Order: sequence, then C-alpha cells, then structure tokens
Amino acid sequence: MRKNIVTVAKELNLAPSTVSKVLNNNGKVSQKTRDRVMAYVKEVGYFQDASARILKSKRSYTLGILFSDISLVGLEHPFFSSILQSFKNYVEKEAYEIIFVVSKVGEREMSYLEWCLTKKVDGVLLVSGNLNNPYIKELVASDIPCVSTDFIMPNLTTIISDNELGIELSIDFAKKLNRAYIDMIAGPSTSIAFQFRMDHFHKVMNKPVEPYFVIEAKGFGFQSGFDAAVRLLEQATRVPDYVIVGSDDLAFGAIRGFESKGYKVPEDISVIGFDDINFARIYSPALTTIRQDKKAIGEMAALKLIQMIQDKEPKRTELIKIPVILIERASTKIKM
Amino acid sequence: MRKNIVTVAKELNLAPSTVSKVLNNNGKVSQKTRDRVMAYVKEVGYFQDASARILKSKRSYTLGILFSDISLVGLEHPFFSSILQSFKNYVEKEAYEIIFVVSKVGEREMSYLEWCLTKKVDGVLLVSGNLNNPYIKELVASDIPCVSTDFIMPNLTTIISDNELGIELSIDFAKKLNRAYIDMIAGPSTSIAFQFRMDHFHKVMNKPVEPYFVIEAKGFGFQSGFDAAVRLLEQATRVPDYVIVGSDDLAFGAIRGFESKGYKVPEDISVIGFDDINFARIYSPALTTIRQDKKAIGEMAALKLIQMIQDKEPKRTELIKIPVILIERASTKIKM
DNA sequence: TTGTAGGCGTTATCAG
DNA sequence: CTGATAACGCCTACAA
Repeated sequence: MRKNIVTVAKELNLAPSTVSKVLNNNGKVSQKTRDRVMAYVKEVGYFQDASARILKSKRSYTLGILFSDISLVGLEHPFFSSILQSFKNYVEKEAYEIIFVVSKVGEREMSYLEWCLTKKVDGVLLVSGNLNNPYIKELVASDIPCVSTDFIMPNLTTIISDNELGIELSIDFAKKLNRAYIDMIAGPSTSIAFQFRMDHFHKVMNKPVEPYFVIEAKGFGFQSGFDAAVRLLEQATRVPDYVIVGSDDLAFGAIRGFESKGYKVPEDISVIGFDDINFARIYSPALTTIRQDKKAIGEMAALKLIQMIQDKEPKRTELIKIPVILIERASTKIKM
Repeated sequence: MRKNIVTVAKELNLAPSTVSKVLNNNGKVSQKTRDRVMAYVKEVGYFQDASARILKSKRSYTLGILFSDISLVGLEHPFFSSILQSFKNYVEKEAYEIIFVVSKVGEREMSYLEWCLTKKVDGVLLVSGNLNNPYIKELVASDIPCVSTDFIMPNLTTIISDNELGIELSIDFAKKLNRAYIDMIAGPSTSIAFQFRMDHFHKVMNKPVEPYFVIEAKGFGFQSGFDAAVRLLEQATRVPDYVIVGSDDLAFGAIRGFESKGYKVPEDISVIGFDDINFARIYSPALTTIRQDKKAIGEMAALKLIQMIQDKEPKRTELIKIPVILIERASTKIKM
C-alpha cells in the first residue's frame, strides 16, 4: 500500500497540512521541520498523488496541445513537431507537462473547451487549427489561457515567423544577384503563413518596376510545386530568373518542374524556398531558403503561455513575430 | 459554478450513484432513467471531472509515452513521430489519451515509475530508450503494462519491423539484378534495429560465396553515410556493385560519397536504403529502399498495450515483427 | 432498480 | 509556525 500524506505526517508527528506546505513550498514552515520532512519523504520514497492534488487545487500543471484538422498527421509534420518539441522542452523545465487535447472520448463527442475543463488544463497551445471551427472559437473565447503558433484571432496571442521579413530578404537577395525577373510560387492560402508571404510579395513588388507573376500551388507537396512551376512557365510572358517559393517542400518540386521544361537551376532560374527543413541542404541542388526559427517559436509560445497563466491577466490580441534569416546554398549560386 | 454529479442527481430526483452508473455505463439502471439522465446531462452540459474520477477509480485512461535519451528530439524524429501518431490515433478511438512521461517535475527528479504512479497511467509506450537506463528497467519490471517499439528486454512486449526480412529482400534483389559484389553500410549498433540488420546480413552472406565488406557508420546522418561510403571504398579489396545501407538517411550520404570518388549510382554501384522516409522518393536518384510500416507498428503497439491493460495478464517477453516491403526506385535501376 | 454513506489523497481555512 | 477539519467530485459497496 502506498503511503499517503496522512500517514507520512503521522509518522513524523506532524499534521498533513504541514507536510503539504513543505511539499509545495508555500506557507510558513520552519526550516527545521522543512528539512525533516524532505529527508523523510526522500527516505521512504513518498510521492504525491496527482489526481487528488488536481481535484483539490483546481489546476493540473498540465498544458493542452491542440492540433485541429490536421490532428491525424500533426506529429508527422516536421514544422509543427519541431515547434512542439521546443515548447515541450521549455515547459518541462518549468514543471508543466503536456497532454493532447482531444474532442472525443470513446463514443462521446465533446467540445475542446469541455475537455479542457474536465482535465483542468492550465492553458493550451494551439499548434495549428482551423479558424472556422466553432470549438476553437469557443475555447479562445473562454477563460483558459491560449497561445497559437499558426493563426490569428481576436483575444489570442500568436507567435509566428516574421514572414514579411523573409519575403524582403528573398527579394533583396535577388537584387544582390542582379536578377530582374522575380516571380513567386505561393502555397495554398488556406494557411495564414502562406497568405502573409504572398500578400507581402505583392506589396513589395507592386512598386511599378517590372511585371511579375504569382502562381498559387494547389497543395503542400512536391507534386504541387512541380505543377505550379510548369504553370508559371506557361502563364508568365517572359521566363523568370528568380523564383521565390512559399515552402521548401514546394520548392523541391518547383525545381524539378523547371528542369522538366529545360531550364537549369540555378543558372537559368534561381529558386529560393521558405522553412529550411532538414532536407534543404541535402537536396540537389542544395536549396537556398529562409530559415524559420522553430525553436524560438516554441519557446516563445511556452514563455507567453506560462506568463499568462501566472499573471492571470485578461486575454488580448497579440502578434509576436520571430525573426528569420536567409540561408544561401546552391539553388541560387550563379557565377557573375 | 460548474454542476457536479450531486446537483445533477438532485435536480433529477435521483441518487448520485444512479447518475454515475448511467454515465459509466455499468450497473443496472432502467432504460427509462437512463434516457432521462442522458437527456438532462446533454441539456445542461454537465461533464465529469477527470481528477475526481481518477482519484477514486485508481486509473486514468491515460497512456504514457516515453522517449528516454532522445527525449529532447523525439518528436522531431520522423520514424518515431510516425509511430506515435498512429498509436495516438488508435488509442483515442478506444477512449484513451496520451501524455508524455517525464522524469523531472521542476526541480524534483523522479523515476519514470514514480511519475507513472503519481499519474496513475494505465500503461506506457516505450518509443525509444536506453536499455541501460535503470529507471527503464524499474518501469518494465513494475506492474504497469509496457510495450516497446525499439528495444527488447525480459518481460517486455516489443513491436518492431521484420529487419531480417528486409535484409533478405535486399539481398535477393541484388541477385535479381545480377549484382555480385554486395556490401553493407550499417548504422551504429547502439540501435537494436541496426544491430539486427547487420547481424542478419552477416548470417545470410556467410555462406562461402564471395567475400563481402561491412562498414559501420559512426552516426545517423548524411555525413556519417558519406564518410562510411568513402571508407568502404578504401577498405574493400574490390569495388562493390550493390550496397545495402542501414537507413535512408545514411544512404543519402553514401550515394554522394560514392559519387565523390567517381562512381555512378546506380550504374556502377546500386544503393538500397532502409525506412522509406518521405524524402526517399524525391532524392536524386530516387532511393530504392525497404519500407517500414510505421502505421502498423503504432497500431499493433496500441492494440497490444490496451489488451494488456484490459486482460490484466502477467507481463511476458514477446517479440512481434511487422512485415516490410521493398520499394524499387532509381538508385538500383540498371539496364541489363 | 435505486439510494445511502464512506472514503480516495490532497489542500485551504482558520484556529491555536 | 503548526494543527484540526472540511471540502474537492466521484465511485463502490451494500442496504433498501
């Protein structure tokens, strides 16, 4: 039979409440009894029961992780899984644990908010999600602190890469290379990050210099990138010499798409991606790209969320941008 | 104030125990009251409190996920994250949730077993781990049901790919291609899967036909594969025409390593990998490889673990092998 | 079939 | 600074 706090207290000739205080490091206890308790606890290997503590204290020291929509593949997504990993590392140092939010317990459907309430999660990280999902809205509107790394909503704190900066770096780099015909292959605008990138491209390019073309890929993968590249070549009135692609995955396909039409990358067309996933440096040609700082995003999300939990301040709309940098590789390396 | 089961019962003129029974679907309750309760519960939006339930029932319907050693990168590992994803999908259908096992709550270190006990997890999935970690041993030796997808231990159920089959498929394929000089670049034998692959290669090749060479890579990544390929060329007394590589990641490097010494892949040297990660089909040349069925591994692990929890049978040593298949691509495509 | 009562292990409150 | 006591919300015998 496992010891509980009552028996431990009894064996120490103390009250349970005193033991509880030293265990949780709050309340006034003399250093002497504190030491005595700590020593004894370690000696007999006593440890608290989480459920009782949660029940009584009305909080769980647990943070919910929510992938909506892509919840069936969320962990396999290299971008989100990296963010999650760094979030996890950070919060564990602060004695929080993480658990996945689900909306279905066996047969019974329940809203995200309901689930969070039954579990008494202290806060939730919205890793990715559908803006239109009413359960997401309900959760964000609730009192539970939330932080997102993917989308923007009223009363929500969002941490994302500085997509505008990334686009600017890409365009500046083209100029440095003396490339004049800059086009873009954008990711599907169902993702807010892709949307931002495309919007900013339009904004920066719109000063009347050269005409330019933007093609929106129909999906996220290699094939979508390939197809978009072919379409770009068909639709543009001149061949581009520098193409900014909304993601590395798309860029891989786009490069092969250009090659399939007889153009050489980087000689004829330089290609720059966005993300810097692992394979970017292994691809042929190695991909020049905008590196997103996934670690920083995860850590910032963790920091913000914990802050919100501890400060108990009301929710507000907030957008925090994490800087990106350009990584130069072979896909833009042209001899001048 | 949230309603609890007592108030709900009161409002229905029933006893709390009756309500509890219908909520948990056990005990004898008339269909009429059952319907009445369900309707009312839905109407007023009542839902159970998880902590109270766990406290009382001594189980949590929660499964622990344990990454030891690589816990700082576990989620980013494409192989393990895929397994975890499919495990998660499966167990959620069975009304289980998953939580990550940690060994440190803020400052306080604790053993995995202690942690699992405080959380009352019903079982744990050992996604990857260090055999020599005493806390792992302690956990496996405990009463908590455990399943591993990475290593073997007494009294542990393990689900892994049929590595032997994979090696045999690879070797048979070489013969089909009329390749005579088969060598291997093995992964570091710190991983049991790599160990199995190498051992089986030795076993199959050892029939006195041709001499062969095996090089053990020093790490897991591209560069290790590259270096191993160069070393292989230096040490082998003849140039191989078919090289089996212990993982796709290593194979990517090995291909470039061979090329760096002037050999063409696949013409001079055919290369086959192991895993079939996403990038394998995008690489140049696209990589022939042995596909591991990560989905099946995750699902089998889930099924086994839930079975162990429900059947309460004593633990035993068990090894379940999941079949693999050969995926043919360009890296072995030679005209005959 | 339904109700009663006790207890799961902890923490919060308030008194000493 | 320490101790007694009452919840927290639920489940499980067992009694009615």
